[in-house]
Amino acid sequence: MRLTTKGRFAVTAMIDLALRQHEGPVTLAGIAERQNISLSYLEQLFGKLRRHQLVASVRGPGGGYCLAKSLEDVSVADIISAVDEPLDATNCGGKRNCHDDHPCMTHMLWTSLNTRMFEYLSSVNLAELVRQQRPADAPLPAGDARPARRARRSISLAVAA
Amino acid sequence: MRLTTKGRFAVTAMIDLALRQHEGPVTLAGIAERQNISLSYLEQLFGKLRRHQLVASVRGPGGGYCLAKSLEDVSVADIISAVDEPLDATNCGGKRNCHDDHPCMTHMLWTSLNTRMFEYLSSVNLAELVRQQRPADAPLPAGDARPARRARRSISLAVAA
DNA sequence: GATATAGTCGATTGAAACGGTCGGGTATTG
DNA sequence: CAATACCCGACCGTTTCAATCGACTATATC
Repeated sequence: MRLTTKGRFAVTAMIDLALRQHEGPVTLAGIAERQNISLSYLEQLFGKLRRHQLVASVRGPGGGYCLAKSLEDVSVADIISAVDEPLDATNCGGKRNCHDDHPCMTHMLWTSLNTRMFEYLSSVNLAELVRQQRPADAPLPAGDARPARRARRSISLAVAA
Repeated sequence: MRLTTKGRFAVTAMIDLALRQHEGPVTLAGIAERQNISLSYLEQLFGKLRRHQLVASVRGPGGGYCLAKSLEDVSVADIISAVDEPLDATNCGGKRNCHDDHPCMTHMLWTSLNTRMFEYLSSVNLAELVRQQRPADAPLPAGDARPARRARRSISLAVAA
């Protein structure tokens, strides 16, 4: 589990998405503008998020991204580990190194700490973050509402693809 | 709060130090050998740890490093934030950016998540890690015991410096 | 079908951080 | 004085970050 601004961008974008997906697919261009993140960078991030089944895409005009799961089923750990590759974490992860007589002393320790951290971040999900984000119902600060694509085939179908 | 192998090295080294400091100052050379970390890299890390008052140094032959505080008073968060510079974390940390009408939506959210993570890592201290490391009393896997420096002025004096 | 929208993919890039090395210090001990 | 061991700054190769660009595909609408 690595922790950088990259993961932060991803979490931020996912929350933006969560806040807006009720009105149909959300475009990256919109997220980019609202959250002040470069569009192309978002494309990279969402490529990974999609490959990890966290979001689903709808192509063409009126398209964009939707969450592929319910808010409760997406944890911060999911998001971060989708965009940040895993950080090997083990000095001696099966290969070499394990020193002489006292092997892995540090390895076991660190992985256990790592696990606890991961469990913690796994316990925080999007639903909670969204709730925390909009305590009362601050009415979605306007933004540029697009006409929702009508006669949508079915979001869940798009997700299945 | 950034989280990389750098912080992991530092935590590892601090535990090694904690396990051995009872026999006088611990040399970086020893830690380097036992934990398989480059000596010069350790020097950089311990420079920061010292400047953050987490360890104290004793120069000259027989010298090395001691913990500057008791095990209970050194948390993982302390160690990591001593060696990893802070990761700005705020898109709009007082400067610009805060977008139009809905400012900092993401900022507040992220910092709150960040805070929770930090609190968590703050709750894990060296004492706990050491305890967890040596469950029974696996008798300090030998290693190369050095003759402890005799007539030591006083460790606490060295710490005060 | 033309056109505009919007996701998809790959290559590239400048800057920073990571992890490590080197060389020359200074303090302390014997 | 010599040996030990911390101290410090410069440097270096690699990786990652964050961003950019260009070309492509799928879809909706007119």
